[in-house]
Amino acid sequence: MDKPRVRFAPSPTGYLHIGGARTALFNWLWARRNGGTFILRIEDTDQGRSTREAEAAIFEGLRWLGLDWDEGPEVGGPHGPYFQMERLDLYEAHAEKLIAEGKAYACTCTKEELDAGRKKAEAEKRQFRYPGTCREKRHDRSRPHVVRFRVPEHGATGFDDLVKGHISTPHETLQDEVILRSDRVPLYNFGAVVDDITMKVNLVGRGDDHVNNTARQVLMYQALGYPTPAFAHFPMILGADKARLSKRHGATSVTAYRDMGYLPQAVVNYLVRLGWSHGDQEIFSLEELVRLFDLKDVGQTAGVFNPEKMAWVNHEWLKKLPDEELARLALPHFRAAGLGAEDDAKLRHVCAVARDRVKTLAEYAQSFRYFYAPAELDPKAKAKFLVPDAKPILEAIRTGVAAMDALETQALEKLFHDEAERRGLGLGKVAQPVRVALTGGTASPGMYDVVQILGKAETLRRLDEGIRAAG
RNA sequence: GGCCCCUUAGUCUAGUGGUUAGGACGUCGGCCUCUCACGCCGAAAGCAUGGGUUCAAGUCCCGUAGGGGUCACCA
Repeated sequence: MDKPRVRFAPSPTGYLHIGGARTALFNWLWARRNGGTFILRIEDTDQGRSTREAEAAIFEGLRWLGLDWDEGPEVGGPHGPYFQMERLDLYEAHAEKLIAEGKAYACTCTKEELDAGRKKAEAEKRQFRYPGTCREKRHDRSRPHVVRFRVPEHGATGFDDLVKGHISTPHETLQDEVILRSDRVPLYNFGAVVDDITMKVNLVGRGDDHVNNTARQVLMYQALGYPTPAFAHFPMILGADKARLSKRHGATSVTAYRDMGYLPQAVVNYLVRLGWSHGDQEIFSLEELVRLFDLKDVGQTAGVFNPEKMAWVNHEWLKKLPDEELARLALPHFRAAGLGAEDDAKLRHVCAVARDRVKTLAEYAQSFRYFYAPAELDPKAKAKFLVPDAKPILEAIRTGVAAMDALETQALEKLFHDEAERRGLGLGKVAQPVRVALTGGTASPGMYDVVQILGKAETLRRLDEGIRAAG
């Protein structure tokens, strides 16, 4: 097989969403795996809904995921331009060729007439198909008109999908569809076909909401006299209610996950596993995927997006990062939470203890704000642990910490253990009141880490407050 | 509704005629332990359904049910 030339062709009508990202990922992986070319093309023919902001958001999302394109906006390439609105002449020329050969024709039916026909068909409970009013007419092309593609009346057109197998569509279910609007802008099926031909795309990988478009497109390739590319339709991504994933299912843009403290490695890893697998393996790096990804391993059943598993995958990736990297990535989240963190030893220590405890970087700042802001005393924790009995314990720990030059782990360990032993208590009886005093709650990283992160002065200050509260 | 596609635990999946149906998330239990996590060990939970074909069916065929997609001068 020739080197694959694949493309991701989003319409810039919104951010890069989870489904689009996975489509892009599968295409990108297939190109990289086979030394092929990954093309980005912007299908901006829906002028009412396309925006520059959405274009930028899509570029940003792809780049964040690490999916670079070989041809397309901002990088150029030999088959540009890569925006459909800049390729109008191309569509028109191909449409003219079809008209000249009798494979397409001008249609002057108005939208009103067609809508009336549709309404009538609905009332009579039958399928509406374009009745062919302009099919055999000589058309006055000075009047407003669309161009329709002539579809054979009988028979069927099929293709072999790389993931779904053979799919056949009876022509009876098709109609002479519009390929060029009256303003000369192409419709999806035609624009995509002309572009894929002229950009020499030889494998079309897209969501399986496009399977029903494929036969029409195959017919167009044939009419235009070009070989059809291979097709691969990827199963849809669904929400928990099994409906197609959408905004009402929560965050669906990839950049929203970035902002929630997900790593691009994790998003890629989770998305690739939704519809693709490699034995029992769950964790894959992009490099590994380039080596292992194969379209033949893409499944054909729609998958439900599961945020909990994605969080788990994120945690797995977070656990792999060195403290320095973790701190660098977590810093913006602390800042966003209004905390005055710096990329320093303290933040690295905080990240080191956070690593095993929470699954996203945004949670680092949420769960450990008491390292940067006054502890908020949980009333229940206070009632249970900051009691008169705890006062002497807190005082003893305070005295011990006050006497230390450096807050060495071993010294702290000795301090707590000795205190427990002296009183004939378990270590927990000593640690819990201290924990509540220092963090405000009953769950936190280990006490020695907490003391070290807080530092001597702040530890003493909080112990003083705890002693007051206990008294 | 027509047409197209799909169907292994709550979820993602392995499985290509002979397996105690494997892994993962989540859930539950235990161990570890200064709390919470992490880690480790363990458990519950699945082939939608009815017929065939076959010595043998999660795997092949047909039907049924359920789910999804699509039927525009949107993409």
